[in-house]
Amino acid sequence: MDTEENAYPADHGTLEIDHMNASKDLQQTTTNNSIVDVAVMAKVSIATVSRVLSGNRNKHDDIDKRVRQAADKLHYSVNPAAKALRSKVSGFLGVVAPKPIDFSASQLLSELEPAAKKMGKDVILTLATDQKELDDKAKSLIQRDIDGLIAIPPAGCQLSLPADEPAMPDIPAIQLLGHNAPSHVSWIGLDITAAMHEAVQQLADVNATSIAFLSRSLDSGAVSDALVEFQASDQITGLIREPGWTTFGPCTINRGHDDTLRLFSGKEKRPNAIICGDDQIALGALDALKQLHINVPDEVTVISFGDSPLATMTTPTLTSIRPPYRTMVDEALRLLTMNEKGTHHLHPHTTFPPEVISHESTPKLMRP
Amino acid sequence: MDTEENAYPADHGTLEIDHMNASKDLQQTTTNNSIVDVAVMAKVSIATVSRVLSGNRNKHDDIDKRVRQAADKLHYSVNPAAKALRSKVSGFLGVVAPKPIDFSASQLLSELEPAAKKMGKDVILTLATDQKELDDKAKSLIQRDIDGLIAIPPAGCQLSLPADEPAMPDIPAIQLLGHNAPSHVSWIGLDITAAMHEAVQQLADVNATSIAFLSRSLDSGAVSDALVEFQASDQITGLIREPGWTTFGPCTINRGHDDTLRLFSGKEKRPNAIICGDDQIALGALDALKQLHINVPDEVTVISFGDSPLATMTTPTLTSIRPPYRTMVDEALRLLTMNEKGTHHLHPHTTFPPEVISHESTPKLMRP
DNA sequence: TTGTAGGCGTTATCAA
DNA sequence: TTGATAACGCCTACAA
Repeated sequence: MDTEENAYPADHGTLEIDHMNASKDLQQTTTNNSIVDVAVMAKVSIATVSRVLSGNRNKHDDIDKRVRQAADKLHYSVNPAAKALRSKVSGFLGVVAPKPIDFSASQLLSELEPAAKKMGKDVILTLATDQKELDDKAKSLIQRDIDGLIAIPPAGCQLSLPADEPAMPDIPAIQLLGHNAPSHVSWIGLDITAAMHEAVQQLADVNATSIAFLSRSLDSGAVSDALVEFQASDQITGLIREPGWTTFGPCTINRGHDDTLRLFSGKEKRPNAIICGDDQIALGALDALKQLHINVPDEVTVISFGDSPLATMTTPTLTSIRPPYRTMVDEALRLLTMNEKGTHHLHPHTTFPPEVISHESTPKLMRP
Repeated sequence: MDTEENAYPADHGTLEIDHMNASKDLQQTTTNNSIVDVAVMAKVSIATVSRVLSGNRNKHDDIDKRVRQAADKLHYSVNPAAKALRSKVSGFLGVVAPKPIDFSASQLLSELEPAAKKMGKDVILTLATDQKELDDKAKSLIQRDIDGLIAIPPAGCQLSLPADEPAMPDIPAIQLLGHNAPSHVSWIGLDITAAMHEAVQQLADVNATSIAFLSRSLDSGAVSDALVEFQASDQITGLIREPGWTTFGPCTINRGHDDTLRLFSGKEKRPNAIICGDDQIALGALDALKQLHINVPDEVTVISFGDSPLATMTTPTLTSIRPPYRTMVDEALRLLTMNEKGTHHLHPHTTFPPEVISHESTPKLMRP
């Protein structure tokens, strides 16, 4: 066995090559071809094959052609394990996402996976429901062999890698979304203040004059940011707010329905615009307004946060504010590759303003 | 015992090893430890380390202890690439999921990821929107290095590996959900007939007498299966159906709303039970019934397919029928490992009956 | 039971 | 440029 194996790469007599080729042909044209087979068939060294196929040789001459043809004919593709072992680059991007995968995470993954593949990275997915799991999965991914880590934290969690654990290979890591991140972790998030500003501005633009806010419950820092901006907004736009018009509660249809009913059943002053902290709240609100025979958007304008699939399934469809998922992912990958090469060990915290997805629940805005 | 922390290696043993170790020590105590370092510290051979750590040596003696302690102290973890290269088992499970990830896929992934990890497999996730992408991603995953493939096809697609492409390493592959799969591909799906039967039976159990069906649109085979069972159901239960009570259309809130309104606005015969093809349709139906002041479940019972998060957010909450995700995933993984070792090259098509998740839209059933 | 040593398939290093 | 050859870190016969 030894003799046969050893004779493999060493000999380069033409006869020997033909022999090898023939035997290969007989044994298994099918699977399990390695770089050696390609080299033999293309009559070059394995080094050359490696260079051609990994793009370290950009010449379209005969050699190039022979190698590619051979690789093609043999259905050869590099062994990722061997490549990773030798080159110290695994080709993997570790991702932690919330379990179950929510709409935001789904959107991010939808952008992330193709973009990563375009960089030659495959995505290893792990799921976490709470802070502990998030920490565990992150650590375990890093122990793994990944080239970078992206964490989309579950609600209320954040990616907090042990600050300077000397044991862990330091791998570029980024938190995507969530509210704030430790200062030693890179973060790409949504600019909540800008988002709220955008919402208020949008309503002001369509001549809303009084405004209610059905907020999420006040347990997250993100919400308080939003609230602060909401409170400040009247100074800019002159919109009327009433204390009773800002409510807090769960992100459910019922809650939106009930709050809205209460808000509009009294015959006193009513808002003519509603900002909902969540599409489900908005759904309930639309329901209630329909029940009260209040027209949207003619009598009341509704805008919400999330742009979930629900937004296009209501009557009227729901104008909604959404994070710029594509941009955020692009930026994350850019950061990752930057830190991969240079030891550019800063940890920027970047937030992006949201996009407004206009639908029927706000009047068409005529832009000059 | 060993109080010298920095100069960890004792100076006994093979010279060569000590040399390597010394240089290592100077360069970096921190990261990048290999099996050799552990071996040195534990004063055993690398083979022994390998055996202890990979579970091929189950003795809790001194050696075992030394090895584990050393590994622990050095924060050693095996290099997956090297392990994969040598052992021909990558430790990866390839998954193709629909893009964007829908609720079903999310549920499946939530079950799949932990279960896979428990088997020592990490999940490589890819996304596909259509048949072509599904094929591409599947092929590319197989080219990769995975130990098994699980495809959750996008709507209307199926996993169709090239029947006997000689070029591809044959890797156990399974389609999860979707409607039907090619006979040369293993499939684990939902028993639609049983699901519909379950729905009808459920309604009959709570004394429904007449029944409407707001079906999905009739473009998928799954729907026609459901329809056939629905048509047949009256012979079993004696439930009244009317031709006009079965409608087809998109899975939207509006559609459910409109159809229900139409169904109940005429003063003639009305059904007292509705089966909805989808939770969103059901949501619309509940809406319409509320608008008509028809009580659910007292006057009309509603049941739907999907058990999405929406189901718990409505008033009343929605009784819904869901695939047994856990079971399906377990079975998939079982199949995968079976085919991994033995060349048990059969391709079973297995379907499971659904679970009924009872909520408020159906009356409580008193079981004796 | 333990240690020795030979690959696994690539890429990186050097000579030619 | 190309080719021969040495790692990469681990597993696993095989020998002791």
